[in-house]
Amino acid sequence: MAIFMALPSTDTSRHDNTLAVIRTLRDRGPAARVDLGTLNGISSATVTSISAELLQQGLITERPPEAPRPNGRGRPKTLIELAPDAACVVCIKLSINEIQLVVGDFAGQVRHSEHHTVSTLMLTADSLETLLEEKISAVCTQQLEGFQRLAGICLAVQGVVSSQSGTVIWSPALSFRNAPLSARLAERFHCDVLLENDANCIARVLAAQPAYADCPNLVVIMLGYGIGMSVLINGVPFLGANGSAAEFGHSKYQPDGALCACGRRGCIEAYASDYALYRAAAEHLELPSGDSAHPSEQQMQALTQLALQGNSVAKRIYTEAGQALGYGIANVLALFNPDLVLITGSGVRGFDAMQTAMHSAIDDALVAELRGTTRIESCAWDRDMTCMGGIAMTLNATDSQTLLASG
Amino acid sequence: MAIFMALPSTDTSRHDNTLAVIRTLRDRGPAARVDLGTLNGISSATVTSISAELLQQGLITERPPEAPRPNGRGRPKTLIELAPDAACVVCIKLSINEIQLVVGDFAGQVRHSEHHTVSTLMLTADSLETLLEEKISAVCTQQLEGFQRLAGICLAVQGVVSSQSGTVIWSPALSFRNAPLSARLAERFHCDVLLENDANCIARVLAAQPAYADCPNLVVIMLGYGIGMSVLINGVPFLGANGSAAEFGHSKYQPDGALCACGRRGCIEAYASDYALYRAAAEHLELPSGDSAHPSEQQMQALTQLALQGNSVAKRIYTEAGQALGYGIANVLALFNPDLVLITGSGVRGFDAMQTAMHSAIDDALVAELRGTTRIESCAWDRDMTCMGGIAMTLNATDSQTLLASG
DNA sequence: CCTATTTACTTTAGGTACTAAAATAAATAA
DNA sequence: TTATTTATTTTAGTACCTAAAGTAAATAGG
Repeated sequence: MAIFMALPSTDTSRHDNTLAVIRTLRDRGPAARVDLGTLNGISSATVTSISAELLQQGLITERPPEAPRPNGRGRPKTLIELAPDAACVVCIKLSINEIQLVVGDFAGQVRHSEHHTVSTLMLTADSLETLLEEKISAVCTQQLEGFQRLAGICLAVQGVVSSQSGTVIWSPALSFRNAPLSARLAERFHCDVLLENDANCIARVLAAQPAYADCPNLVVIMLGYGIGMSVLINGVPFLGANGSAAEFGHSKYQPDGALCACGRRGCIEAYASDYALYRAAAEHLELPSGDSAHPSEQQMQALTQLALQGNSVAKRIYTEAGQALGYGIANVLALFNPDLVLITGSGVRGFDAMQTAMHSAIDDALVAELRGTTRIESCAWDRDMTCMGGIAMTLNATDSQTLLASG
Repeated sequence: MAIFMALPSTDTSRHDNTLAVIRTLRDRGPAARVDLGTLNGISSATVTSISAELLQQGLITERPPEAPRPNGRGRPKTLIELAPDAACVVCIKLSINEIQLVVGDFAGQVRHSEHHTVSTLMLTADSLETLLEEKISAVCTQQLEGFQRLAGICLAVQGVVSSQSGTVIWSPALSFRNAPLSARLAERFHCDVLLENDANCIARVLAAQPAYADCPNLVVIMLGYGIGMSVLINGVPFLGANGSAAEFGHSKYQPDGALCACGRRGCIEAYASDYALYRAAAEHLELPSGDSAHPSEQQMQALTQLALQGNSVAKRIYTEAGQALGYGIANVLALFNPDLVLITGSGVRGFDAMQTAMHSAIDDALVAELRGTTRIESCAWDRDMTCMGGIAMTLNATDSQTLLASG
């Protein structure tokens, strides 16, 4: 299978156009050649040529013409679509005490999903790698029937990750640091392994929604046990020099303020994350029993209920959280000037209780000229979104190789 | 001069390669065809073809072979270089009470520079436009002899500008807001008018220096009367949605802190800018008389001297400024994770007095994992750098049209 | 039912741009 | 003077892409 003639073709336009066609089909579903041409700014003659190749490689299929609705006059469009089984990807979301595995097909659709409860904080780097290998192997033997190949694996991890080197630098779900997780899996499964920050995965899904199509500069803030952020600049996640950009949760609200899980004081996370809210509340309120350092969804909902029902202590706690969040967002507006800030994550459950204080903090912090025209919105949270984003990103990253492999 | 045949050539590679050659010649000076090929990843046959066109258009010239040092064996290289007079650009720096005009040639060299003292805060938008027209006209009649064309004009302005719309949204040098300055000049002088933030111009110059060549993600903080910032992401200035990104000076140090020129409280600028330092000092110290709301270089140097000589009040003021700056930089590190933060501007004169407090504030604010490997350095300040950067940016932006015009 | 019209897709002809290799040019080393 | 080395130019061939012409497959209307 060795490739001998690595021809130094300088003209990448065919390759680029082919990828554009594949991505258009994935993003928008079945389409006719003419439309693919218009959408991508190439002639339909070129699309004919590209689709002939893809058809021959088995990466797309022609959809049989539908009997009803041959839309108007003229020769009806022949729709082409991605062959779902041409390849698949596996995305693993790693969060505190839970691992989720999702299988997606070449068309980007979810084929299988499973959750496992695992004490992630007890794992060593080695035992985590072994665990991941096992789970992926299991999923592969059960679910990969019929797929031509496993194109890639995505690890969506909370915390600071370096995608280039495949290293988890620091994650709240893990008790160890600087673990190069990608390499072993790549070798074991002979495919690309993408390491992604979970917030970037979510942002990718949200940015693809039509409602946010006009926001190339999008900031997504994830409230939850901790606080994460993703910044899309012209639609692509901003990573910074080592992948530790967009650490909103540890930007500062108050020098010498509340203690944060990171060990420093005054971080936004130390006011507005689940653990911070619960910690502040547990001192003064009757709340469900449980691990108050890692409050459960149930515990958090009880606290949120109190605030929304008018309990003054709970209200004060959420007001202070909203204020910290607002000042933090003000810095994000001053520094990134995005089109839109979306607030999501499991912590949006308490957003209504924080919103007023948040907005007045932003107004206190910034004059209109600096605040700009940025919209600030919250957005419902679904725990499957992370893996959907991971699948989309992985398919995108591996299309080029799928193309080669099917050549 | 109407262009009839807007040929829909889809292949932009010739155009791109031609621009790459021009830019290489501008950045690195005279070069041989072989080297231009290697540097840009194209074959020397292609460079031959491109340079033949450019030669014919008068945009480059062949440098006569030098008698000494024909370096070794083989046919000697024939160097080609940009024809300096093929075009010129004018850059105008607009700062408080001063306007600087600089003329640069096609090769990027400064040909002429002049300063004017103007009470900028007294101007209306209209009188500023008239003034700029006059000054540019004068410079054109005096200095533009021999140039084939005026390719572009750059307005380098302190404050928030929207480059796309050519509008100065807010500048500390001007008492009016939302002024569309580009349009009138573009019409009057029949050329592109770039509106740029002054910090972006500086950053462009610094990023081109070999010492910082390995820092594609570069943050430049400009200390002075106010505090500005420029963020280069992969070498290109980050603008945000309306051009008001990177407003570091108005990011927050302390909620409800010191009063800032913007009208809000707690901005970094309200602690570490010239006016803030002088304001804090004037309450307790004997300082040279003058407008203490707009301290002169002389006044600031007197204050800096006191701090460096050990005056405890002055030292305390610079310590607090350093701390504010440090917390602000910590947020920049958390959010942008750059390779390097460079601190410059006229305010670097006081950097030594702030440095210690700044570094300990950063260490207090961020754990090592989040601080990353970012270097933080200061860098000498030269008031001509802004216009040099403006000239470089303008030439880059107008090359494409110069190419067309000389076709 | 047949023909004109409309729209989609395919084929053909022609152009642009690139590269590798061959040819040419201009120097030094021996 | 000749061989060698390096730079530039020319030549030949390839890979794209597009416009335009040709073909296919439907509807609309006599």
